[in-house]
Amino acid sequence: MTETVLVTSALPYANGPIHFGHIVGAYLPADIYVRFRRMLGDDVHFVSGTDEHGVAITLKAEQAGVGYEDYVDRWHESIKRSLEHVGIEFDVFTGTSHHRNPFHRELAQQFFLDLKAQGYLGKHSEEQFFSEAMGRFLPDRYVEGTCYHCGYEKARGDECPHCGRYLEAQKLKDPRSTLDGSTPVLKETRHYYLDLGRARDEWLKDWFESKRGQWKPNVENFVAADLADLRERPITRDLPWGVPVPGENGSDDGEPGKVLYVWFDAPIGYLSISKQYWHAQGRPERFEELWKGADTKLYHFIGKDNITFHAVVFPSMLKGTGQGWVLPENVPANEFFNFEGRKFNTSSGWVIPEEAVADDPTDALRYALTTMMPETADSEWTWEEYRSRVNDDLADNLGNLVTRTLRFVEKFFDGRIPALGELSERDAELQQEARKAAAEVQEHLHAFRFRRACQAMMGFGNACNRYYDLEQPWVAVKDETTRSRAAQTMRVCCEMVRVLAHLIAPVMPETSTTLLRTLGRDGESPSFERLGELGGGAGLPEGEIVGAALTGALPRFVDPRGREISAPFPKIPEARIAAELERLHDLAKRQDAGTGKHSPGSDADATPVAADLEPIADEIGFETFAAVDLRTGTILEASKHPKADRLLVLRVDLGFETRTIVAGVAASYTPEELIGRRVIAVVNLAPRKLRGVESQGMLLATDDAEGRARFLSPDAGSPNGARIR
RNA sequence: GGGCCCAUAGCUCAAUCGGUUAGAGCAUCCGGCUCAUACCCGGCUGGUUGCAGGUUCGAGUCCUGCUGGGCCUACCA
Repeated sequence: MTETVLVTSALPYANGPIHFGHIVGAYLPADIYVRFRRMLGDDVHFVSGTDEHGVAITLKAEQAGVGYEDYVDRWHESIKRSLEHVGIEFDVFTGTSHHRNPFHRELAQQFFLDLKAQGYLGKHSEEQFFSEAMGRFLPDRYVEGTCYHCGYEKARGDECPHCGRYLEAQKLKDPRSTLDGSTPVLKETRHYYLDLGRARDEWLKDWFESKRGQWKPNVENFVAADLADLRERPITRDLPWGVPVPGENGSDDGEPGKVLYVWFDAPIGYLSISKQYWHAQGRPERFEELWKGADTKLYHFIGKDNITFHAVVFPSMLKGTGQGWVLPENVPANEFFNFEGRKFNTSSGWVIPEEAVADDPTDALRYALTTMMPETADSEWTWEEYRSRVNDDLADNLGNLVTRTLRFVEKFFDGRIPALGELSERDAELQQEARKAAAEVQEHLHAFRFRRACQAMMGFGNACNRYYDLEQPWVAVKDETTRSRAAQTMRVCCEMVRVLAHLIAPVMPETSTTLLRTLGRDGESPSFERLGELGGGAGLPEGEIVGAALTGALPRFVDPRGREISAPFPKIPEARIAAELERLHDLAKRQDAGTGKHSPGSDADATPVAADLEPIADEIGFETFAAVDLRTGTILEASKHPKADRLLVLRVDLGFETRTIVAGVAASYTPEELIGRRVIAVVNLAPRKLRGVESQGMLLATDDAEGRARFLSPDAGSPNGARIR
């Protein structure tokens, strides 16, 4: 019974590289699942692409001084390469921007219109800054002004980079546009909102209840909490880059252009990318057959940060249009993946460098990543674990099984597959093991238990090795009376190598192909059908040449790209692991020392660190600088703010007086370690109450590579109260 | 601040509805083997399930509090 299956992987945001945390969370499991379902004969369609709109991309592109298209193109290519490196094979991987995917704009707009027609969209007015010079609304990030909390003059409309607070742009003092330098005015703008509460009351809650017990517990818990507090969400923005809101393109009562909020248009990308694909295939009707098919099963592979979105919001959109789009069958979200004890962090270089694994077989990476997959809880990549998985599982268990089998056949049977005789009890047992393994692998993969599936594969390799040892063909072959028994053993082992090749195909497609080729089964499609069946015409042809005799000489393996390799799985030498660990220890030391950001190395394609830094602000006159009164001081007391998690209340000796200053550094310093710390304070700033405690100034600080605040200190020798010039 | 999740052997992870003596792999140690990538096979060792209470005939699992970590969200430095 074949099924129609749609699989999506979260759309990576085209604003930076992806790392193994992303891959192991949403791409590798999806790819394995897709290969698995195809092995079962299901009709599978696998879609992803880059998410290319939103304020972050708009801003970054403008900062970099490149066009939006060029900017997203760069990251699109980078991300695509990273995914190819681990063998992720989508049917289609494009994106959401118009130049890459001409179907997206139209479809996203259609969603908007359908939801509007169904009464799911509300429209509310709010005040937002508007540049009269440019005739356009300014997103909060493009407005700069004086922070109404700390007095910092270069605060952005959404957030103050100095004090770190999120701001309401309308309240900024002395606002100015960073786009044209003009003074913006507050003007009313109207935005559309999606009524999620209505979706919940009408059907979402019931639908979710019907899924109870089928989804992962963490996903269900999350959704249950969300359903209790669902409200309207704005779905439009005033931005120059994105999908224009229908009927709002500057024509509607002189209103400047609006675009769909990126969260709204991004998931529609799953559909539009698919639509683009089927049009290119010359089968445009296939798109709706799939996405509106009553029997279609839709699976969203995502990381845990995306649960609400794919289990609540996007289904509400799909259903709300009234167009009969298919709802997800399951949302197999993974938890987070860490790296040697810390979170992956691209900008600080705390990542697995692609060049570090560039020469490793794709399948070794895929297998190791799968065994470490954060299926039920956060998990971790360690280099030692990687080496252990590759060397112990792949090389020693599976690889060696293949090698010892083929070498034996070459050595004693002219490299030809021996005839199959009557099955001994042990032969039959192993055959049973093969069937069991095939059943287990299928069962686990159906349930998204990828780690367990790998364990089942290894367990089977183990059973084969045990069989080999018990049979002792190296003894039997030397005696004419038992030689036929050795032949039978090797025949069975050859069959089992073939079973293995099929079993591992979802996780290790390249090696699967390599093994089949070595057995003379070039082009055989992986399948679970009749797997392990000995006799009855299902087995390998007797007398067929395998291994080295097939390829002419050692090496006896040829990978799918036609390269000869000496072993199915080369081992990873310990020295390599040591080198990687050394790099990380150096990195950790530098980060802990707070030396600031640094390049991750020679990788030209790594995150452009410079682009992460704030752009240099506009030139100011000396008077402006001189207006800020900076003094040296010493922290006398420090305590946690009674009503705010992130704040510390400090008493600072400024020479002429002791002041209370509230600082947002609770995540960066403990109160104790700040006692006696020399600092630099702005002392002529208007006092401000921060959750009940008045702050009489602010302290200069910068961020380290981990994003933690670090106070600046004066040199020893300058007394408290000395002016900074 | 609100919501959710996690903490199990030296390491990485399991454990179905609350149910037998908490299991695997790796590492360590012991033994066997020589076809094979110094591999394979067998065996031993290793646990107060983060801490403190509670419910129950029975708790890794449920409840409360605490400690540490993560995700979302609010407020905000």
